[in-house]
Formats: sequence, structure tokens, C-alpha cells
Amino acid sequence: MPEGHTLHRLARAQRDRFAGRVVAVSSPQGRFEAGAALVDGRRLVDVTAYGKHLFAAFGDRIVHVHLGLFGRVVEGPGDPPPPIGAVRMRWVAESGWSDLRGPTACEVLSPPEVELILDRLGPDPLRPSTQRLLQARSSLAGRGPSSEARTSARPLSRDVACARIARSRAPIGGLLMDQRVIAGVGNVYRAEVLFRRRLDPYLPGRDVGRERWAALWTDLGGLMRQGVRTGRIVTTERADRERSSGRVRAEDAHYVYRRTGLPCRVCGSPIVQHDLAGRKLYFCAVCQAP
DNA sequence: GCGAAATGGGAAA
DNA sequence: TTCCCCTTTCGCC
Repeated sequence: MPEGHTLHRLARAQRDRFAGRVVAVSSPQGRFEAGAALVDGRRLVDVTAYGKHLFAAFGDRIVHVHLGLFGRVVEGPGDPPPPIGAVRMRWVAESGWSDLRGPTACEVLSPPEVELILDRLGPDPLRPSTQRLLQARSSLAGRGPSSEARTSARPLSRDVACARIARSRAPIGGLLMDQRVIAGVGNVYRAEVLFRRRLDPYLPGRDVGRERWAALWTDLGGLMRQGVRTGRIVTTERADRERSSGRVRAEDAHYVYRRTGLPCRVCGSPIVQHDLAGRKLYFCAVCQAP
């Protein structure tokens, strides 16, 4: 589940259900007991996502959540169900409840500690400009918009990321997964957007070029915004699916991700799988030839 | 019942 | 690069 779209969708759901309300925060599993006590019974001001990170501000105490590979949040209206399994953090308010399981990070931070995390992250395609990023940072830090954020003519996120890859010899397939370069992309969007742009995953960042990067950025943003809307990652065009009507079936949703050995939807040659920096990389060696 | 895998990332070496 | 953590689910005895 958790690439950037999941976190932005979650932030919206949590904001809708809990923002402005007093929240009872607990840790049925016990591993977040001390942290829960710091925010229990406080009013939730806002919830924001940035890349794959979620920040829930209870005033100047901010709960930071990172879902990692298999973290998950379940939420609903009414009274919470009895906790089943390892519920790290539970929220309960008059408007409903939510349960967090299996996160890599669940901790209470101060505004400066949040800044340190944001400093390590590149632009997020789900936030269209660096101006918006600065505004988000200001609100998390409990300030009004900074003078920097008010100034117009900030560089576009797209161009900030472009400058970063343009000076790197690392393969574009690796750079897309580097959260310091671009925040929120995971293994599915990485593989799929490279296929859609017909880019060789091993192409060095410096050789991608401004045109191709701009097209990739635009495509990626569209895919991720669709992911936020629908809660799933569907990257195939209608014409490239077995069935072109009705709900997209899971086996039709991707071009290359987890399709090792299956025929490419475009050219028919078998999709290949490599290992790149410890993660699986899927691509079509013909459509994405160097 | 057991092992492996999963849309991630940080620290250690 | 390798290890380690987080939790659930699914395939295979």
C-alpha cells in the first residue's frame, strides 16, 4: 500500500475525521505508550503528508508516522472495534477511530525535529510548487507563512528535482527511489513511470535531459494524483488492458511491476527483473532499451 | 504450521 | 553492500 499517494489519501481522511477535535490516543500494543501519553486528550490541529511521511500536529507536539513496507491504517466512524493484533497507535474521538499497525516510525516530535526530516526530502510531486512546500513547513512549525514562502517566483518542484538528477551519474531507476531527490515515489511508481516514458532504468541521471524529465514529472504527478483519488495504483492505458471496460482488474493494473516473465503489453517480449540497490526493478528490455 | 514476500529505510560495515 | 526492524498474508507442506 504505502507509496506517497497512500499517505496523502490518509492525511485527508484523518484530517476530515479528526482535525479540530480532542482525540484519545493510546497504544493497545504497548510500544507507543510513552508517546501516546504526550498527546492523549489534546486537540488535533492538522494532518499533513509529505512524501511518504505523515505528520499529525497536536499543537507543538507532532506525531510522525512512516508506514515503511507494510504499515497500515484502518479507520472508521462510531466506536472502535476491540483491538486485534498489534495496534501500535489508536485514535478515538466522537467522530470515529483509527488504528495504526506495523509502522517503521511512530513518534512524537517537536517542530524543529520535523524540520530535520523535511530537510532530508526532495520535492513531492503531490505538492506542485516549492512555495507550497514552504507553506506546509511553516504551518507544521506552528508559524505563519515565512517571508520566503510569501515570495512568488519560487522554482518549480519539477526543476528542483531536475537539477538534482542532472548532476548525478546514478541510474535514473535508482534516483527515482531516492527520497532526497524526489519524495513519495516507491517501487511501483518507479517501475511504471519508467516504462510509460520508455526510459532505460540504467540511464544516468545526467543524461535524462530537461525534456524527458519534464514529461516524466508530469506523468508521475498525474498517476499519483489518480492514486490519491482512487486509493490504488493503476498505470495502464485502457487500450493496453485485456478488458477495456469495468473496474480494472488487479492483473491489468500495471505494465511491468511484478510481471516478470509475462509478455510486455506493448511489444510482447518477456518482462525482466533485476536487483537494484536491494529492491526489485522490473522493465521491458525492448521498449526501454538504452 | 512454516517460510517467504510485500508498495521502506536507517544503521552498520 | 548487508543487516535489521516493523506485521500480515499467502502458498505450500
